[in-house]
Order: sequence, then structure tokens, then C-alpha cells
Amino acid sequence: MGRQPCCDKVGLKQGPWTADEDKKLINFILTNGQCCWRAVPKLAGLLRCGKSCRLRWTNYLRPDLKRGLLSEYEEKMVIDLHAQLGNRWSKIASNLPGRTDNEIKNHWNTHIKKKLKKMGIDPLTHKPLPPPLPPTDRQSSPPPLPPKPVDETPQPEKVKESKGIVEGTDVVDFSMDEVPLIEPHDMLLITDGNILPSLSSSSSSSSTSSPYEISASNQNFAHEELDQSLPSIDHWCSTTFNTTDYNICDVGFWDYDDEFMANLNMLINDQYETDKTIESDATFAPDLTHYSRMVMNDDNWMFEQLL
DNA sequence: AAGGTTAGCAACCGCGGAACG
DNA sequence: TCGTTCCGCGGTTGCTAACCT
Repeated sequence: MGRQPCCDKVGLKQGPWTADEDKKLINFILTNGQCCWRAVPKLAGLLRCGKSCRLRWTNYLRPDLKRGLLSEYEEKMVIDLHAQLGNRWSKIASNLPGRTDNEIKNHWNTHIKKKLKKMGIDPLTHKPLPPPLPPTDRQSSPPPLPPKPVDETPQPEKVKESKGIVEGTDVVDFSMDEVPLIEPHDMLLITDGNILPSLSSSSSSSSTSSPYEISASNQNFAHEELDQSLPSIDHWCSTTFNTTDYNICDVGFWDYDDEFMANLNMLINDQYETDKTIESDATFAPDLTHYSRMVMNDDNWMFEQLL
């Protein structure tokens, strides 16, 4: 017996989302938070499958998304994280606040790949490309084998993806196995050539195998960068709904973790500018007691006072 | 101006794995 | 332990605007 489809597609809408559908979804999540995605379309009055709703929300409607092209810094981050993690876009995205895995994947495929190739770097292995062979050689000889990873020691966690390798044939592609995995404590983060001060007490930076340092225990890798990376709520509303007719004061009822709420709180209250030295999650915790609920109504954001 | 091509991106597809009964 | 459900992820598709001829 095969796997059941994620949703009954009969009568369900597919393709681009309309503004009205967006509003319905946003209103529902603002009011109820993120719950079981399968139930969302029914409860929100949408003729979509739950998967489609989740995708639309996570990739487009989330208020913490940063729209627009990746900055030079973000691009550098993506390149280095890709060298460490391979095509694990969600992991890469988790280190870039306001960016989605889909967005990074698209940017990689359309921009970064070409850039690296132009620079003579293989986007798969992040090593210099072999010099191009003359046309006659290309026809007669198989493609060169990819270089082996420098570190030959066995990896504790082998990535399962190994598509593209066909043993005994000339069809040779690269796999995730060939990208050495780096433990969080091995990572090093720099921006424009300057090593950022570590926000994590545990990062010893003894290994310099990577030009970036990502502290696994502290995802707000650098407050300065976070400041640039997170979008403003005003910007979100104006870009998402193409309207300036809203009045943002406070936002609440989000089903997010404390750090996200704190970041959002800082954006809204301008608290961030005066409190850049915050280091622990405890001090990040936002005060939600006075928050209003934001609801989409027609083309405008409406606010409901909770207290 | 019209038709063809390319680039960029939103959305979909299908699989794997976690959670649960 | 097994079957089912659901979520999340990575790969792929398809639409559309921009560009080219």
C-alpha cells in the first residue's frame, strides 16, 4: 500500500497565492498561532492543502523575513556554510536571520554558482576548477574525478545523500559525502575579513579550517549583523501588502521562540539600539503582557487590545 | 513590434524521519 | 514493534518579466 497523499487535492487550489488568501492565512496565524498545518486551511477558510499554507507562510508571509537580494556578507556566509554543510539549505538558512532555505537555495542556484564558476571555483567542492580541456580531449576522456577531501579521517556523521554516483560508469557526480562536516566548535565567523568577537563562551577558535565561526549555542551570531539582517515590521507590511496604510505599535500572539520575540520586540520598540550588549536569552525575554493582537481586515492592519 | 531565449523566483513534489497510538 | 500521520527538507517545475535578435 502506498503512502497517502498529504492532502486530498480534489477541489483544492494550486498555483500562485492571491492577496485575499494571504490575508486569510495571516489573520488565522496571528490569531491562533502556528498549529497543525493540516487543519489550517480548513480553519482559515482556504482551499489549499496544509503543506501549501506552511510553505507560503514560512517562505513569504512570515514577518521576520528579509526581502531583497542577499547582502555581500550574507553571500559570503552562504558560500562558507555551503562548503561546510553542503546542500542543507535549512541549516544554512538557520544561520541567516530573515532568510529562508528556499530563498538561499534559489540565490545559490541563480547567482552564487555562476559567480564561483566565474572565479574558477567549483561550487560543489569549493576547490579550484581544473583547467578546461581542449575539445578533442573532452570527447575521448572521462571527466576528472573530484578531489578527495583533505581530511581523510572518518566522519562521525555520514550524510546520507549520495545521489549522482554510479559505480562502474563514467557518470560521476559529487555527493554530500565529499564535503567534510565540521562540528560547531570548529567554525569561525568573519565579516569582510575581520573576525567577529565570539558571543559564545565555549568557542575556542582553535581550528581555522573554516573562515567563518558559527556558534551553535548562540544563533545571534553577531548583533551588528542581526541588526542589518532583520527586517523592520513597517517594511514587512509595506512590501507584503503594498500599502502604507497601517499603524504598527506592538505585535503579539506570535508562536515563536523567545529569541525571535525579543528581536521583534527590539525592532518595534527600538530597544535594540540601546541594548546591544544583551547576551543571555534570559535578558532577551520580551515583556508580552501589554501586547495587542494584530488582525488583517480588508487592506489594513487592525489592533485588538488584549488588556 | 514580435517572437524567442534566459534568468529569477514562487510553488509544488516526493521522500525521510519524528511522533504517536 | 509496527503502522499511520504529519512535518520539514531538498530537488524540481513552471510562470513571468527582462533581455535579445
